[in-house]
Amino acid sequence: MELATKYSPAEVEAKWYEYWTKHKLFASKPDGREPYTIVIPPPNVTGVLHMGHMLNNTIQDILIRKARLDGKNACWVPGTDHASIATEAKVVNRLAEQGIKKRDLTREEFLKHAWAWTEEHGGIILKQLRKLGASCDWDRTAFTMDEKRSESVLRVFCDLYDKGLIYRGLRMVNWDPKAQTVLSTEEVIYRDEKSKLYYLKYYLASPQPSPKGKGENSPFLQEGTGEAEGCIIHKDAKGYYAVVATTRPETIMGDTAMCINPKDPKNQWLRGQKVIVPLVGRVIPVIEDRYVDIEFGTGCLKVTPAHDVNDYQLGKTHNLETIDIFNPDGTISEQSPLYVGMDRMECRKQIVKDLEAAGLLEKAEDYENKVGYSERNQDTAVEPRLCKQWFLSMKHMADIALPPVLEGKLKFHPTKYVTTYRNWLENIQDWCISRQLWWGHRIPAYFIDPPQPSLKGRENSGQEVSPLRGDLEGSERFVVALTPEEALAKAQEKYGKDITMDMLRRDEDALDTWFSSWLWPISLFDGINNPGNEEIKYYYPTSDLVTGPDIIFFWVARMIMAGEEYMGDIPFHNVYFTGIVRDKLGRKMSKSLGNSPDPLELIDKYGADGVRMGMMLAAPAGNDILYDDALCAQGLAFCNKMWNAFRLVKGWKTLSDSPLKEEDNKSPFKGDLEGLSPNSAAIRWMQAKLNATYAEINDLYSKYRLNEALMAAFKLFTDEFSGWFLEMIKPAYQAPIDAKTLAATLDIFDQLLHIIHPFMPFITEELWQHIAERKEGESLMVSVFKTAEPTAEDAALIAKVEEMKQIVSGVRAVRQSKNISPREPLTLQVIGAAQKGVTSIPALADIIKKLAGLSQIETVGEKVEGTQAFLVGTDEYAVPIGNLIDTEAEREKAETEIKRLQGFMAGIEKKLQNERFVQNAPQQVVELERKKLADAQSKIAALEATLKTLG
RNA sequence: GGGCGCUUAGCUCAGCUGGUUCAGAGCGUCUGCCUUACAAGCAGAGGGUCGGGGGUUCGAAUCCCUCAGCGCCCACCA
Repeated sequence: MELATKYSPAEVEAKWYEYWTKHKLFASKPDGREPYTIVIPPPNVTGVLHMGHMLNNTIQDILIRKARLDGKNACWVPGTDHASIATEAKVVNRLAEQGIKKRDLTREEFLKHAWAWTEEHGGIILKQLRKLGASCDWDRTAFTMDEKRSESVLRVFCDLYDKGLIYRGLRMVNWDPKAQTVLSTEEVIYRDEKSKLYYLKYYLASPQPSPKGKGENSPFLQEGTGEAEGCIIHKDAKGYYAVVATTRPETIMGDTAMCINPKDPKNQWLRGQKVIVPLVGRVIPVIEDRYVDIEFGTGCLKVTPAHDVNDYQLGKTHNLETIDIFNPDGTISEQSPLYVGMDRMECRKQIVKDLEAAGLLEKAEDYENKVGYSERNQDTAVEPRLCKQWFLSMKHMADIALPPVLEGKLKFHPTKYVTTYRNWLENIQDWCISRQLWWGHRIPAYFIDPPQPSLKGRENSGQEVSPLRGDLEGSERFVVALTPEEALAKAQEKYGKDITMDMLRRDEDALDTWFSSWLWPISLFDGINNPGNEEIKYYYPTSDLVTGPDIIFFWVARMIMAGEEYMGDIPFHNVYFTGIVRDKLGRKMSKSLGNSPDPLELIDKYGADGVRMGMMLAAPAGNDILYDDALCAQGLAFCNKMWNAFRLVKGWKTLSDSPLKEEDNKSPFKGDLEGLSPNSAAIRWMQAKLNATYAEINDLYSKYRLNEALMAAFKLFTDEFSGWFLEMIKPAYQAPIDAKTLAATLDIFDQLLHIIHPFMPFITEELWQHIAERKEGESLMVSVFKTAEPTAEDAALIAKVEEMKQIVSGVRAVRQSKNISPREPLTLQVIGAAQKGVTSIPALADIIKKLAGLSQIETVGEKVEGTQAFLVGTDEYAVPIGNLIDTEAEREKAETEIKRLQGFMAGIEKKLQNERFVQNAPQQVVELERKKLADAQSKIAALEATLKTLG
């Protein structure tokens, strides 16, 4: 058959993926083999494939395919995540386009739309992964909100509640006004922002400043101080006033106090006073607390307990009133005397204008501060808000999750993330797990009493005022149960027989997405609902997790917690943290920059194998990836290389009467090549090289240095196999090859395909199916592969061939520098002591003649005129080139080299004369130095001989 | 404000617990080749006083200190 000189991936890739699927080659069931398990980091169900996924899933597929070839029972479980906030937002947007408002729908109606959307757009990403070659066990495809996973989540919620680890509490939480839900602290990302610091005038309510400091001590307060020097009193025509610096002037409507530091001399005159909130007119007390930083601004802090975490603390300490001036959507609520209904950002602009107009704004200066944004809506500033929510107490979780990582039972790659992990766990805050969303797992809590004003509702926006008198906990009656029936039973037991089903009202809120993701390695094998089932026993703990460091807290840490809590064991043995995919200029890939290529287009252009190789070449373990199309091009070029090597070998005709000697294969290799034919020697060498390289590659795998493993495989094929081995055994044009050499070559080719397969599954499968007869259903991907351990004899042989290669290169370099055609036969002279070198082995001498284009190899006592010499180690060789020699240039070259060597020797001599060196350094190091000295000496001698012949 | 990490060839990176002529690889660059497997190729070549300074040592890219530059994570200073 005629094969094209260029490899075209598209057809081949589609063909083999279908073949693998048809024969269920990705499927895994528990059996007697060692399991190797990966659970996919579930992508958002409605997401599309981006470069981050490409990298991440390529790595997982490489690991899985390698495990398969190692003979393990490899199981890669795919699935998607319901991504509550993101998906709900998408559905809301889509409904809005149709003119439907979420608030006009019931929960059930909304969920119908959401499921429709999920079915329509869901799983696209999993189809895209198939293009990449991902060998997931698709029959196991799961969804974080499918039946089993949902049941797992609810069970865990109930269990943790029963254990007292989940509680309901009133806390200052982070509110996303766009998604209209609370967020966990981890979901808030802080960004530096250029803003303004506004200095506002708070006039004294009484006409006179305090003559002398006096004040009640707060718990923060160390001691009251007496009158102090250095008061800075502000006064204008309208009276005395304090100046408060704030970045959020729109919150003054919620001010219920002003706070100073009792030790602040410049504000002593304000002690015990009352001041008037500008524009608002409300009279508020001046309180004192050491929390206030004397150096910042004017030392006067406005206190808005409803809208700032610290202010909330102050409010609690000083028993202040709380005025919530925001609606859930970020507009000003009716609690505010002004600007009702205006958006908070609009309001800020307006109030600044109004303050200025009223002469209440003293100044505004540029200021840089951190503003928290929602991780999901990155353009939405998070609003601190007082809410009653569900929390998971994290102290216990941190306690069980820390040891396995610190003790190294669970390994992070790279290890630097252990510190990050530890830091987080040691300072962990309770996890707010409820979300004011419908798309998610509805919290299995049932309230008995009629609805109270809640802080979340759309329907009662802004109605709630929360005087912070202790906790509201006691006022709520509820039970937590898996089903309504159980809930009723529990409620009757807890609150009396007269409670009926009609009175139960299930919590409207859903759970944080991560509250289902954290069970993923367990719930995929149904280990929550059916503890101890065959699958969970076999597959858990999983082997490796491949994910980005950005979700180390969201996901990785929490999976470790859940694993320890529910399985009493780690969820995976290793975590491989990938880097961020950036463009070649180092910029993060983003839609707005337009620097993120479409993965599917890349696959069309370079083939999945090419893209996989491109990704991996750019991905040093633990570093960011600087992606460049050129790397994919290199990947495709490598495919082509393999393709053409195959074409060459496939084109060879065999000869039945083989010149390959029978004894070649019988006698165990002793490191010498006596009696071997050139082809036998080449085969032995190639096998030795392959064994050694594969050992190295396995070592690199164990360290997750996949890019280096790929590079080693690449060089093995390109340089050693194609560049050297095939050239060594290649018969003359249209001449036949002996059958044994061909068989051995095909065997080596087979082995190479095994080595490369995890990285480039498609082309390797294609070639593997061609190099030998295969039965339907057979596949490279499931053919277990091992090589022999490298031996000392292998190493000796490799060293000999390396020497041989250098001789060949030496001759080629002479040709290049003298412009001698590769076809013109040359003679190689082996000078003096070099005669004991590799040219004395007939098989290697023949190979040298073939590769260097020599008509003969002859021995000479010393260098003669008209020859171009070169050194291999200390061995000297020469090529007669007649009058082509450029004596001047050669002399100069030799002289410079002699000078360099003399300098080199001087250094070593100095070292050897140093008694402390000779005494302290290990014997072998000293010996080595002596050998270096001797070698340099003989090189100089050779060069001097050369000079002599140059006249 | 704390913590971690990085700085080696034009680019991206190896170089582990100091000592194999250790200063490396891939890509790029330059030169010569359309040599019947492959021009998506082959052959050859050039290129770095290992961020600066100091120290420990017989010996430092490697260990310690310090300075400079860059990056990431965490933190309630309005």
